[in-house]
Amino acid sequence: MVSAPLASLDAPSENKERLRLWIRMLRASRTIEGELRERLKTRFNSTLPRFDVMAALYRQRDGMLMSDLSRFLLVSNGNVTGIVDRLVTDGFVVRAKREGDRRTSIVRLTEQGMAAFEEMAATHERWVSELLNGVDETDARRLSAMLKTFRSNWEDEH
Amino acid sequence: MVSAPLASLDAPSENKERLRLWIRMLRASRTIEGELRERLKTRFNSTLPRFDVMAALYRQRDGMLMSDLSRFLLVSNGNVTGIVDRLVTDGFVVRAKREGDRRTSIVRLTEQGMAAFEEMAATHERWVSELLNGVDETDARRLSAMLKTFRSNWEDEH
DNA sequence: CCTTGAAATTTCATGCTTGAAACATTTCAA
DNA sequence: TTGAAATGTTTCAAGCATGAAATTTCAAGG
Repeated sequence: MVSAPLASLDAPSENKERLRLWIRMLRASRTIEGELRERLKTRFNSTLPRFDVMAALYRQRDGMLMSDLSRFLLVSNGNVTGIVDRLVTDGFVVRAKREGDRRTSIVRLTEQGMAAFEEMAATHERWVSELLNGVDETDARRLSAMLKTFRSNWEDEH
Repeated sequence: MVSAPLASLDAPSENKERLRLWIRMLRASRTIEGELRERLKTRFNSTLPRFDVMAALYRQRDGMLMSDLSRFLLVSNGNVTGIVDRLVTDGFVVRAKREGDRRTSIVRLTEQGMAAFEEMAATHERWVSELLNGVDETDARRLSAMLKTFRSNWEDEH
């Protein structure tokens, strides 16, 4: 090797570059999240966390345990309790007691919940596409793949 | 032209691709945010919002108005009030009354606040770099540029 | 003056979020 | 069997987040 160890010498610049990336990703996320929150509120009188829970339940028509929900959504147990409580109040979701294990309860979308979600989901998808309209499909795929890799690595490590 | 209008025919697939991108970006952000939150809590007994406020004030040594802070951090006015209140309680920040306009108050880091931030910032930068260690510098630059473009477009439109 | 509107901030109600503690139930080893 | 660990959930306190209403101050125009 001709030069000094590059890895350690490069580290500071690479750190800065990653920090910049993180800050920009955070700002982009917050911008989009803020916009989606506002639209969900005014148009559907709902919220992002409620939408996320309903989306998860829509994927799993048979229902999910509370702990499945919190694991999938990357939020705490206690958090899900509150969101589901409010969805139950509104009639979008039911907690079904299970015979086998009385500690758990299976959470499901109601018919009303399904219908409400389908309407929201279609609109939500258009909104997201509109908000990301500056990103063409090629970039979207590349970026998407990069983030997927990040998450898989993370999953493997934790 | 040989084929039917591509833009409209492609739209559904492009929508899906962008939706996937958004979901992955959100999950990546939440993963990193969660990790940083936990570390800031255990190591510095602090939080991400506090860190953000201190970072903004560190950049602007002369201090910032509350409204500058909320605009820069992309959060609401009322939100900043509470975070700054707690930072003041801890002695990291001061609200300086201004002669010219008694409605406003300039918020500044104290000496203690500067010192505390410098320590946190160095560690924070290492953490972020470590969490993003799967992303090489080239990818980081590309992604970063893409996100910067997104934000500029957004700024222009709003 | 003085009042009317704009600007900066705080307060408030509501909901999201976490981590820890409390609770209920199940499982399993002694 | 029975006691202790494990599992699933809820409760709680504290902090974060929003948007709307209230407050204070400023800036002009009458």
